[in-house]
Amino acid sequence: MTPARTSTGAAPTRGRRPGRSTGDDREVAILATAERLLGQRPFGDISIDDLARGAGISRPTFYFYFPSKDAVLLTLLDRVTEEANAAAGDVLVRLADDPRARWRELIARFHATFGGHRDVVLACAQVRGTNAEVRRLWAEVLERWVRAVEAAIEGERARGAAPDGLPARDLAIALNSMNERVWYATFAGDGPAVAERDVVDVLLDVWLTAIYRTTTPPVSPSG
Amino acid sequence: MTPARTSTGAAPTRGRRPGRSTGDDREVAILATAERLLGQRPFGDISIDDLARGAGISRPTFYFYFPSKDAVLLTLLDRVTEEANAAAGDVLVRLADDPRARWRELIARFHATFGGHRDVVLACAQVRGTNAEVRRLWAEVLERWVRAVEAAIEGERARGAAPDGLPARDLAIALNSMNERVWYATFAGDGPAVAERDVVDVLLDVWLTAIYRTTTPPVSPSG
DNA sequence: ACGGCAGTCAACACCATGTCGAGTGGAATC
DNA sequence: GATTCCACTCGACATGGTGTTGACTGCCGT
Repeated sequence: MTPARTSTGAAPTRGRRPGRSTGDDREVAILATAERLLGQRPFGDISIDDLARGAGISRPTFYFYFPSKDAVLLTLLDRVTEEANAAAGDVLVRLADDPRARWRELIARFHATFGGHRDVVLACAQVRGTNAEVRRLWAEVLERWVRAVEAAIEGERARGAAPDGLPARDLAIALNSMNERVWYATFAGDGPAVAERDVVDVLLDVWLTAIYRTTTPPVSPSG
Repeated sequence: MTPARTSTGAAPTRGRRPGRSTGDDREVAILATAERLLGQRPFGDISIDDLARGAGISRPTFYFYFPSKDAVLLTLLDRVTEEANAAAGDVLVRLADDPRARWRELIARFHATFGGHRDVVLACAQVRGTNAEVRRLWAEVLERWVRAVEAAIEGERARGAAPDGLPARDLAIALNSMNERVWYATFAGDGPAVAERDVVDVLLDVWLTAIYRTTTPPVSPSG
């Protein structure tokens, strides 16, 4: 019957039937092939046939596991954003202890996560233009990070460490957007880009000045 | 023989034979059709046949005028970036007179230009991932703007209005990247975005704090 | 009257995507 | 031990977009 539509989670057009099955390794093989090939050529130059053959199956069989090429990428993206979320964790909870160090830690961890999967991230950025599903997922995770940063900024203002100014949400959007685009340019290596070893400190500097108007924000409320 | 390869300028894969010809209006018709259709659906959903029929010609004839769909978009992008360059003009030459006003003017003019051609800009951002030619052109114009901003920052530092800090080029890249991504989100309207009427002031605020560490930079060298 | 060239298109070759329907083999059920 | 069921597989096909070929038209200069 209609295969590959039931999906594991809430997303409608991704994955395969849930539960155990002998074909689990095939699914993994497809994902592995995709990630491997993304290291060699752009996503658009990888055909479904390439993914299928790489996984040792025929093209029609590919469709048993994924509804489309984009769905494979989406699964890959899911992993990366989950890893990023885990890496970011609760770095911002004890912000007041050492704001500069905490913000830097946050940016550095994202940098490490994305840098470790640059092929996937780059491919997603490309596909985002044409694929609504990828766009939606990315918007979702971005919204989450924006909210976290927004809350942190408001916290800093509440304790008097950061001055009032732009609406915290607008500022959070601007800063997150900057990071996204700067990382993209750095990893893609086309056009004007910040050197990879400098990028964390460059971003950090803009974040700190935009939030605190200084690169050495004050520590703890009454210390 | 091989048509559509000589091009007007330096670019190798764009445009048609130079010189006068009765088919000039056809070329214009294709461009007009493209811009019109981009207002209705994404670039990927527009086929060469759509462009050809919209211009009143057959699909093979389209290839007499443009070597590909992307080349049409590239020509459209050329126009927009030229307009942006003209609009930006020499806003930064008398920066010291009223830095805040000048920077705002610069950002506002770009905003107006891009906003006036958002369909084209959005389409280019999408295609940039898959088309090296678009990527190259965009990198080129971005590099130009980065250099202008870099020089302006160095000027402000020289006159003592802005403190030292990040390398001016890195800062210029970061700020320009932020603008690009924030505008994209604002115009595309997907994901977290700044409201269109606020976006200039939000960007301005980050620019000023990053460059001057204050939103009210000092005027002219000696009072 | 004629050669050449801008301009035009029907027909074709190609390639990637997605679908259909007919299998196959192993585990659970009778 | 036969049977049924289902996860899983793929050959063959339909579709739709891209880019090319080769032949045709009409104008313009000689």
